[in-house]
Amino acid sequence: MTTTAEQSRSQTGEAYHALRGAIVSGALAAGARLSPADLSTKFGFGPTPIREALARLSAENLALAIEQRGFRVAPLSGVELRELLDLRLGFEREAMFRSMREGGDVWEAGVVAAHHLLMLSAPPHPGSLPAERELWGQRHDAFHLSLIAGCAAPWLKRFHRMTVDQIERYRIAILRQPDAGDARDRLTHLLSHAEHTALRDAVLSRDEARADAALSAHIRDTAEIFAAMFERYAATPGG
Amino acid sequence: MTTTAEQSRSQTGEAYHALRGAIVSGALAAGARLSPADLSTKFGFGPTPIREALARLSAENLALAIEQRGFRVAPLSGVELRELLDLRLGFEREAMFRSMREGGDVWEAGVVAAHHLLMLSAPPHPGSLPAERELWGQRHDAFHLSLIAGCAAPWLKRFHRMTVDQIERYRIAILRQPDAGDARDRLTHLLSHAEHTALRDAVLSRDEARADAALSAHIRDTAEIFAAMFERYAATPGG
DNA sequence: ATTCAATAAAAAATCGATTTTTTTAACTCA
DNA sequence: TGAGTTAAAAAAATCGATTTTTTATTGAAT
Repeated sequence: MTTTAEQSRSQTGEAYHALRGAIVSGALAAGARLSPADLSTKFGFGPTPIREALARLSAENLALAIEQRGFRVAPLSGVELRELLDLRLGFEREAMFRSMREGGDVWEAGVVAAHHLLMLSAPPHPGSLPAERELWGQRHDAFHLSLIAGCAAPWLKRFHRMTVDQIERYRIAILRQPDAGDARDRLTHLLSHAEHTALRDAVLSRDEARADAALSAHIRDTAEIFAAMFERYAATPGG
Repeated sequence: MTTTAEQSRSQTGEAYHALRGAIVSGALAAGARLSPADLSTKFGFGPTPIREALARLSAENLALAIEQRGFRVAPLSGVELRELLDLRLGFEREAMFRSMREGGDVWEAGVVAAHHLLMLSAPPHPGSLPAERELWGQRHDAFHLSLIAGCAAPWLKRFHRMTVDQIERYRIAILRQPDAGDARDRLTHLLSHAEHTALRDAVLSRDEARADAALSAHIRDTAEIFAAMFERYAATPGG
């Protein structure tokens, strides 16, 4: 009845989500050509819905439209990653502050719930299964979203989401590297239970300074490792 | 050879620019239906390019796409305007600071040139002609753009441009009001030569505190009047 | 051997018709 | 009278073919 799959029944909507997923997940590699004819046969949509989906994706800068020369997957670059990480931190800080000021009971409950779920999920470690990593990742994202869910600022949230989605592309591309294992674990080790609990407590007690410190450190540390890992990624031939 | 008109030869590109202009200028009013068939005959493009243009516009939130129910011009709202003005100031401050740090000779020359052109154009006053207002408006926008042109931050600039474009819709809608005259002149009076010159000098001398004060006051004053004018606009029946 | 032009192939963009979905209107039955 | 149902009209979405533009190839001339 209220399945998510049913929300977008149109071919265009389906094509959009399929292509978006393929780009973010790296199934369609950065810089790859996006020929409507090819994608049409590959994904099983007509050329028209594909084209319309590509138009939307290029407006979000996930694809690149060159007039009379078709579409390509937007390329990845180290300087862009730096900027995106910076902007993301800025948006998330701002939205978190506003949530701390405007958010009510329901928002607080959402934060507590998201935190609880995150705690119940084992953080990734060298031997953890993909499904476990996946679940933890989802809950981690959900926790961060819960922190900023308390404020009504549609544009701020839109911009935040745009940076998050772009960064996700980089994350997946980087972690695909064969030797990414140790760096990945170094990364997720930073995102420890303690840090998240500190963040939750600071936010709920409306302690802006403490929340700011916690979030900034949290994101800046990961940003540092991220950017460094991308440099290595970009240096490899297959990258 | 290098005309701007020739850069987008495709029907889709033309349709996109035409529709975008019509929405921003208010020729297509907020909330109005955007039926591909109607627009097709009205603007002289096929339904396919129109549809693709609408897809792009809805990704930028100038249009609204509702699955199986077509497109509409995005509505205007007072709270949204407030948020957009806030974000715009934030982006412009940040980009200005970065330009002051990263910008070189060429950037400085651009600022001086844009300022000079603005000074040579008469600021709008009760009796000025539309063409004069238009020219001054263009030069005013160009001056502000020149202030942030010195830094390489594509995403920051993209976000800034998105807010500026959205705010432009509000500006035009508000100033269309029959009794907007006096408020408009009160508005443009704020944007005096003195303020702009102060801004230029602060920026060129790399005085961040002074530049910040000048820009913040400049934008916040206009934002205040803007928001107040929109409340009146929204209250009128025809609005 | 290299540049240029002409041609052929491929790909992108566009059109007009068809299909699907939503909206409107009329109608029946309680 | 009013709620629910069905049929007709309108509009959105999609398809497949056609047109236009770009890219690759070939051959001739310098």
